[in-house]
Parts: sequence; C-alpha cells; structure tokens
Amino acid sequence: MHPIRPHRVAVLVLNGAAAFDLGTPAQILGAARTRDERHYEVRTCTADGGSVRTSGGFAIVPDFGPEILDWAETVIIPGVHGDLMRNGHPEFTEAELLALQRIPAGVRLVSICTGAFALAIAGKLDGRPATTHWAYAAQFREQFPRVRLNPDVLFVDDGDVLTSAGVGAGVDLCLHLVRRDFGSDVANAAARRCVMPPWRDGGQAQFIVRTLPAPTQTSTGAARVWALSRLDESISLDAMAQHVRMSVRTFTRRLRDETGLSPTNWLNRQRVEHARLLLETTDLAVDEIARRAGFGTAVSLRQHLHSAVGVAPLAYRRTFRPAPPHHPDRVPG
DNA sequence: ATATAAAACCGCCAAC
DNA sequence: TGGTTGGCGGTTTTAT
Repeated sequence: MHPIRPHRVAVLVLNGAAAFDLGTPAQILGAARTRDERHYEVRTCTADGGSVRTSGGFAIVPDFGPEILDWAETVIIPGVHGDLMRNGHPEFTEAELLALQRIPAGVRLVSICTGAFALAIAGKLDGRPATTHWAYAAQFREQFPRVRLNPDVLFVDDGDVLTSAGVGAGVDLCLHLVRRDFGSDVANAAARRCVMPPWRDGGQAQFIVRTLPAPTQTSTGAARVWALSRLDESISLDAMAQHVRMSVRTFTRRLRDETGLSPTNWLNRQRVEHARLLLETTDLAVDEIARRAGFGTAVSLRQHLHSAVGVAPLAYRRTFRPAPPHHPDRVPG
C-alpha cells in the first residue's frame, strides 16, 4: 500500500475556459498528499492538443491531447466564460464534441460551472441530478430538460457524475472529491495547504442559503414556505400536498421540477440547514437542536448532518464557534 | 447492528 | 394532439 498509485485525472480545457476554473483541479487535487506523495496525477489537455484561449485574455498550451481521456479515471471539465457565452450557452467546436463523445463509459465525470453544458451535450447528465452556475440555470433547463437541475446547491455528487456551481464552488467540489477518495484527513490537509477558510474544512456539501426564489409564484412555493414555518413538527408528504391542493403524485412531480429534489430530500435539507444555523449560532444541546429542526432524535440529526457535511454535530459546531474570539463577523454558508 | 413496518419514490398509463 | 393530472403498485428509503 505504501507507494501511492495516484488517481488519474484529466482536465479537458475547452475554448474560452474560465481562467479561475481551469486551475482549480490542479491546485486542489495537487494539494492532496500524504507526506510527499501525491494522491492525484492531474494532466491537462485540449480537444485537439492545441492551445486554446481562456476567458482571462491569455492562451494556454496543454501538455496533452484528447488521447489522455482514455488514460483518465476521472475527467474534469472547467467552465466556459466570456465571449463564448454570448448566446447564453457555450458553443463547442467539432473537435470538442468529438472529444466529449470519446470519453469512455465508466470514467468519473466532473464539471465546474458551465462545464455542465459540455457533459449535458454529451448526454452524460440525462435523467440525473446536476447543477451549474446559477446565472445559466434557466438556459440550461431549456436546453436540457432531461437533466434534473438544482441551481440551489454548490455541487451535486451523483456517484460517477459530479457537477458544481460557479467558480468558487469548483473548489468545494474538488475538496469533496478528495474527501470522498481519500478521507477527511487528506482533504483537510489539502484545504489547509491551499489556505482555504477553516469553515470549508468540515464541509462536504456547503449548500447555499438563500431566501426561497419567488416563494409563491411557483406552484409548490406555498407548501415550502408553510413547511419551513413548522420545521419542528413532523410534516408528511400528504400534508404538504394537501396544503396546496395537489395530489401527492403531482406535488412530488412539481417539487422535483422546481427544486430538483424529492419532497423528503428537500425537507431534510431544510432541516439540516436549520440545525446547522442553530449549531453555528447557539449553544443549545444537540438533542434540543434535533427537536427544533424536526429530527425525531439526535441520532437522526447526526445521520443527516453527516451525510450533508461529513461531520458530527459537535465537530461542526467546533469549526464555527471556536473558543478564542476570531472573525466574529463571519457568517458562513 | 440488524430487523421490521411505514412512508416515500417514481415509472407507467388511462383520463382529462 | 401535445401536455398535465393523479391513481396504482413494485421498489427503495427511512424511522424506530
């Protein structure tokens, strides 16, 4: 076990790639090491092996061409920005479309930001949950109705396909990859090496907290607001559906259309968000927080929190409420 | 940790 | 006739 066999990662840089995004995988994954051994070998390529322009006003010359797509175990596609997004979506060259088609089945796929468009065009996201930069969400939905887009999250891990929201979320996703592949210790060390803010250390899925979009203009909005106001009670699917006078079947379907989540998934996510807020901002006991967030027991809270952010409640609180006064104005997540 | 029951999920399809 | 609805029920997930 000692000589680490690095996980093979290819970064496929498209024309007009976002300058920030294309460095993220190499930087974050490259920081994943045990002693001096790297856990990832990251190679960067373009669709034809030639140079491409970036959104930053400079070109890059890759060391590799599309042949490394056959070598890779994970392929990462950074977002495309700037001129090429003029029509609201990226435009791909013939060579790029070919390269995308060439990625063998079974390779793990990762996109950052608008890189999700490339995966979607290749049909890799059909029927699957995914996310992309919020500003392109509407366009994405229209172009790829078969993809279960959820613009409210920083990233989506669907096993062998992972997508992230804009720019900085690519960092979160890469850290998540490290955590998944090699564990929290390695991921935390990588974050530290990159001087990431400590609150990212514990986070595996840092969901964006924002007010519900157009709460009553969407068909399930009223039910969602209603549920949020009584999170501490037990809320059945039937009750939510009845509240907006829909059949359970229709409600489930509409909620999925609008949020990308099933009803219990959505509800559990709200409960976790509330629990996180209480952990971050109060000293309430875990049992009490579990009750207020609507988890029947602390066991349940522990389970859901762990699956969302990868740490136990008190560990989570520790990273947000450090004993010494420090960054008192930081309001994360 | 594992068992059990209940709840939820979602493809299918006939009916608007 | 293209789109939505909502009951059915087999499978999966969740709670205890």
